[in-house]
Amino acid sequence: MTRPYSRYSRDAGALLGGLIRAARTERGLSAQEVAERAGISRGLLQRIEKGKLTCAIGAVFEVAAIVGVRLFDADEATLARHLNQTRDKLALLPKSVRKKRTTVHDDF
Amino acid sequence: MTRPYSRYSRDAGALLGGLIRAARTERGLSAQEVAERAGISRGLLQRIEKGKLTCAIGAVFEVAAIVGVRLFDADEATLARHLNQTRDKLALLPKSVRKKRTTVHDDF
DNA sequence: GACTTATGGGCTATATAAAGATCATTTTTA
DNA sequence: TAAAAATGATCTTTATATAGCCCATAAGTC
Repeated sequence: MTRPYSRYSRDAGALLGGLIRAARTERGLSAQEVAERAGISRGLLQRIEKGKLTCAIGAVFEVAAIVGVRLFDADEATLARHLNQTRDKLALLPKSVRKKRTTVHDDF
Repeated sequence: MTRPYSRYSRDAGALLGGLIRAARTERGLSAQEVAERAGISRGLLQRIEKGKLTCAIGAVFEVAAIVGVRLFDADEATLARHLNQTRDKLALLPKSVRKKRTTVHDDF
């Protein structure tokens, strides 16, 4: 996707990257160390901390978990619970979205 | 990165994808429609909603914003504020992380 | 039930993200 | 201040994510 990103996405990426870098330095972890633990290259970690939006979300999640930045403000157990709730909710929603026909029957 | 993801990342991805799909169907938006608005392919949207961790984080952010799933539980203004706070914080942190030498001076 | 449309999955070509190395610079410690 | 180490940046190669098709099926609507 070569596309202009919205301001929201750009800010969200920059914020997440900044939080990660702040958490990493606060914990005294070098970039090399975190990258190795996450199983990614140091270059990719650099791009993540810069908030580049082309990084794979899985790599970002891994790094965030390692340095202690919690997505959704939730730990593993809470995350799993929300996941189940969402699955239940999805089961109740229509499986296909269909726009209601705008018939002439509406206007009387 | 061909690498086993942690449970935390897998759950976070699945949860985010599920939230996106739930929000999309609740708002009566078809996959085609959301994909077009986000400037991505329908196939990529499918993978995002499945929680695949190889998707670009920017694409996920765009879609989340369109269907109304807020990352960090914050709107654009709040996000920008947090972003500035994080930048300020980073300015105060050491620019380089260095493990303190475990010298013989310690053990006396 | 017939019709329409959204969705799921597979395919190929292409763009590009990521790895891995190198080098210069900055930063911290002794 | 000297030395060591972390960081920033660039380059090349390789792996792969994505777009853009396709078709089959499921799921709504009339």
